Amino acid sequence: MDDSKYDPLKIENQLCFPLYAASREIIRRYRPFLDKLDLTYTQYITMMIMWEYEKISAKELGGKLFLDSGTLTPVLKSLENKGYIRRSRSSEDERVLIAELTESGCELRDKALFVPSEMSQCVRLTKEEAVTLYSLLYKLLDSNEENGGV
Amino acid sequence: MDDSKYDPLKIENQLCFPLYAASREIIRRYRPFLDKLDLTYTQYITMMIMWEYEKISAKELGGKLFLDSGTLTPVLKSLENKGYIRRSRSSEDERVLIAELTESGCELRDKALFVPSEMSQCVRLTKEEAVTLYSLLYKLLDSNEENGGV
DNA sequence: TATAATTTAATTGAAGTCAATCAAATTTGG
DNA sequence: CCAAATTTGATTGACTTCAATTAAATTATA
Repeated sequence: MDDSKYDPLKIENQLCFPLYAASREIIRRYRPFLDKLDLTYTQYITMMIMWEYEKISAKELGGKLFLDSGTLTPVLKSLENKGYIRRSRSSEDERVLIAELTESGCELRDKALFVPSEMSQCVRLTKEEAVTLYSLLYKLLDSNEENGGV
Repeated sequence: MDDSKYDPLKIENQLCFPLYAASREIIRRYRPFLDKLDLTYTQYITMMIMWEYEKISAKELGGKLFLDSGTLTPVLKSLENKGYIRRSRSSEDERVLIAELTESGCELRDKALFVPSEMSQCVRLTKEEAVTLYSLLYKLLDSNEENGGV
């Protein structure tokens, strides 16, 4: 019997699967490095935004990370507990939560510099391959946004 | 002041971030389709393996999906509750859990055929781009495995 | 044959993810 | 001004993820 009609349901014909598996794998590879900073991956990318902007609303932060408040609220509380950010309300609009980098959070930036350099050694792609992958991933992200995503 | 030493810590210079974001975005796009089958994404990819192998140990299944027993155990229990698989122990080795496709699970395959065809319309990549992305993702996965991953 | 090491799942605990809902503040339109 | 709609976060619930631990069975070794 010819089962080729089921080919699209084979895992090796899926684009989503290596995407999903590679994403988890990379995050897993970060862990030993991030453990030294007492940060999870989600906290780490949140800190990246904080280092860049220093002061930003939860809404904007979520937009940059493609994360909603259900994910972000506990992350921001945890980073506040660690002393890296301060949470406060905007005086113009009480609904708006402002996250602001603290002195200690700013200092963490230097301690984190080793992470991207260590990680780059874990990824065995040429510079060209990495650039191609990068642009295809963003194309995928953007094409989905147009389609009504996020 | 020149802050270029912090460039590697900018989110736009990360390869991991679009990988992570695109993976979540794609899974999110699956949801409306998978809801019709009463499957989550993890259950769906598990069923893909079940359709292909019909009978497989939890260990092998985990190897194919890069998932450990902490994730897989509740997924298999849930799929058993839905009647799509049967769980049993190997008689040769009682430690081995065997997952086996049921009649009902087999029938689900035809009902699921619409999913990949609908999803392919969501991804605005050319055939060539998809092939390139696919091979780069697998290269990433494999290079990490060599490095001691999984 | 005992004992030790290994293999395989299951469980546990902490965190992440997201849809859905709620609550509060603000903005808009009548 | 007042009611309705919108915006923004917080909360909740179901599920996912993974490291670490435990338990049971099997295999290897002294």
